[in-house]
Amino acid sequence: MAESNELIDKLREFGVRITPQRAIILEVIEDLTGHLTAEEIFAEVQKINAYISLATVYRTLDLLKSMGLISEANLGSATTYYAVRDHGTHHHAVCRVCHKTIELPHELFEPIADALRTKANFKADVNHLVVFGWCESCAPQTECGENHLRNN
Amino acid sequence: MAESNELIDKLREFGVRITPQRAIILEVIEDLTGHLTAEEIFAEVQKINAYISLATVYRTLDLLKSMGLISEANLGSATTYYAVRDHGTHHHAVCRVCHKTIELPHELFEPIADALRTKANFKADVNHLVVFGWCESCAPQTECGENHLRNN
DNA sequence: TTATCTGCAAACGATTTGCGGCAGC
DNA sequence: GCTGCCGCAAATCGTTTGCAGATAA
Repeated sequence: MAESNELIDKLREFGVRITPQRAIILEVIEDLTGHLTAEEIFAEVQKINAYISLATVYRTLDLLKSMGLISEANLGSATTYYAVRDHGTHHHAVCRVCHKTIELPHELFEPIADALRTKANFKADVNHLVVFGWCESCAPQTECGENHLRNN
Repeated sequence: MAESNELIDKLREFGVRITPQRAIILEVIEDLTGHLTAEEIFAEVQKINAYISLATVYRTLDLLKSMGLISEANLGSATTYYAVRDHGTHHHAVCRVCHKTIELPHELFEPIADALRTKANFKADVNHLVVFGWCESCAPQTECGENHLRNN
């Protein structure tokens, strides 16, 4: 397997060990386009080597997270989604009802990121923002969020 | 106990039963100022009546959620936070490292909500937005999100 | 009366952890 | 060879659910 992708170089910089497991996980993660859950990454990894455990996937994701190489997002459900940080900026509008997600242009968020940086001294993770709400087909007819009782 | 707060009236409109348990939970929820977890609401409820179960709290929160009376937010951790919808608009910047949350002025988000409404036909839940990032004291010195290895 | 609600305890899904053995460096 | 890493299985945490009895309407 290619032992020299971008992420692996970053790991070297951090001085952590490059194990075959990590190499495979990194390979998978670098190829992923959208947002994947740990389980999805695990499934992908297992196609390459079935003897890698889910715990290792979680530990590697934690590692990458603490190095800032990937970002995570809670898109409303219990599950956490992961994405490589420099695979472009992707923001989301997530529907509270059907969980459909809409990708949003980056420019929308620049004023907010600026304001946060200058006024609150807060470095927004502009690679991964989430806005909850209601999509076109799930939007209630009445005042926003007033009549959702049907889905019980 | 006061059987006539705002939320109870709303429940009546929806035709669901007003049980003592619900009355107590609603009372607690109406008084809460910030964001509470189900457990915190449960603890508060137990001070009034120790025989109300956590499951009932969750079921009531679900009910209120589906009626749009409360909103929920995942502030990065596994836990879900709840807030009454018309206790003003409160947005958050949440630090990925220390989980400190900063309250944000509403005006910042109006352009985004507008753009979402007009361009994507998406009704943003402007009562409860979350931006992840790094706060002043946890911000890495290097490029955003580059050097976080210490907290392992 | 009767459909809805409750408490209990067990189930659940995602994630974490303790531990003995293994293997990069 | 030392230290950090792995796989396994059990533990944890927040949340949901099945069921049988209770109760608001």
